[in-house]
Amino acid sequence: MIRLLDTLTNEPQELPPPPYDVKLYVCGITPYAGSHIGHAVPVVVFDVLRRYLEYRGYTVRHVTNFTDIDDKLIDRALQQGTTVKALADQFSAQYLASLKRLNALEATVYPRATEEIGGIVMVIAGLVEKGFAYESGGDVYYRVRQKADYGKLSKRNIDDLLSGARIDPTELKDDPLDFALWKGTKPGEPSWPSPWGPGRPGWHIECSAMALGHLGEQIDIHGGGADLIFPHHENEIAQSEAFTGKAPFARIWMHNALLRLGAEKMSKSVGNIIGLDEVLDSHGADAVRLFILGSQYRSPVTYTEEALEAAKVGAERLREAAMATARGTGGGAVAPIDAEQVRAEFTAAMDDDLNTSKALAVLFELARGVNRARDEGQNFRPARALLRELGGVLGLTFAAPPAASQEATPFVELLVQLRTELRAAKQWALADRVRDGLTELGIELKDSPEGTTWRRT
RNA sequence: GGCGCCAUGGCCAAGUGGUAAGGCAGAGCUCUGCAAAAGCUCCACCGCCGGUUCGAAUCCGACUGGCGCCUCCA
Repeated sequence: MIRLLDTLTNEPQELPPPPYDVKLYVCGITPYAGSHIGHAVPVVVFDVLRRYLEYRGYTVRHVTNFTDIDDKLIDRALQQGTTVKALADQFSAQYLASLKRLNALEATVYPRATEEIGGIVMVIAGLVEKGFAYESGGDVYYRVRQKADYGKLSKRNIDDLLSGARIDPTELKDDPLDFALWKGTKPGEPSWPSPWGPGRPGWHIECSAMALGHLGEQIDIHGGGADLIFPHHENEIAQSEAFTGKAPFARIWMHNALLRLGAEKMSKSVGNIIGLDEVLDSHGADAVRLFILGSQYRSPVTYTEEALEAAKVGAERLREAAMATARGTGGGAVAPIDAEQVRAEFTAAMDDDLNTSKALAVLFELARGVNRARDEGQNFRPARALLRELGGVLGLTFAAPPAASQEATPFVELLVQLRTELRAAKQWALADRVRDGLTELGIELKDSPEGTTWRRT
């Protein structure tokens, strides 16, 4: 039984047994800038969740949104002399391309706020009608004090929030804590018609409307980064449950810890970001996944070059085993690896709130089993197949790490060929000079009965 | 100030009552013409103090150190 820790109740929750169609909503991004390595965390975590659910027999309806209209986009577009749409399209496409490189499964739907205005307006209108929201000067605000349970997700008390000095009281709001569902248009901003005049949606409402529209009034899992717990998800619960009159809005709330860089979290506002594509270029998808999955998703991971490098070497180790080929015939007895036992260990780890760290330990031990079986001339293919199967659940590609440059390839191959001939002639000293020279240039050679292979290090 | 989290070997990281998974790095050995890869072996008593218990990294309390949210943020 899969148990996932729910942020709201702070207790493990379970899903109905399969066959069951899991309704999963994962908060996406506001596409106003390029992605950094921190964005890869929820992507990988929820991709693994999805792959694991499917592995266990569930079907998953997965929705991830793009909030393609908001203050940052408007500011950035103005600043760059472009349109909000052009900017949002550019970074949305870039984000999706990065997801693909990360080997993340595509969501069932990627709704965009600007294409869901009708649904958003409908939800806002419903909230106004029920007295949970009010129009004021062309804006519409959600009345936070209307429902007593506001703050339940983030464990906040309304009056404690009030004492926080950083809340900016707006004269248009009845209460300083009320938040905007709809913002009346200002000159030069994109706007859409509404019963309250032209304007655009506020930040939180689009997710409620999209979850409602694409998944229904009550969903199974709602996920995102821990930084979204307040105010975003708190407000989403409030709106959604007020609108539908049904609770819980989500059966399970899952939040991944934020990636840190040195002492601080990695964040655009702090400015300490490392581009996602750059890391993918230099280390490859499996290394990024191993880096992220090396710790449980609720524990914060700290980005360091050393940790990424360690993950890269580890990925290479798994790849070597997953791609292992026989030495000699490899036709001996089947390796004594109990596939059911290994699967059981892997599954037990994953069932326990996605303990990917422990699941990876199972994979590494399995990799050792594959290698040992091969070294001993046993039939290691079933074990190798199992490694590929379980690695696939974690979204590993087992692909060769990226090569920095292809230009040198013909020259390297010429040298490798030359060395092969020298070795055939037992010209060891000369052969070694070639290999040592290549090693210094970052080319590692590997001799085997089938010939010499090489790779960049 | 409010809410919450964390502290395990050189680095990363599992483990929440019965005596420390795994990865990276390091040492030795095997294999290899030499290497690489791989295999084998070795490498921790769990921030500090006190308490509960037959027994604690694991429960309780205090302390120290670090972090997150409360404001846009994955």
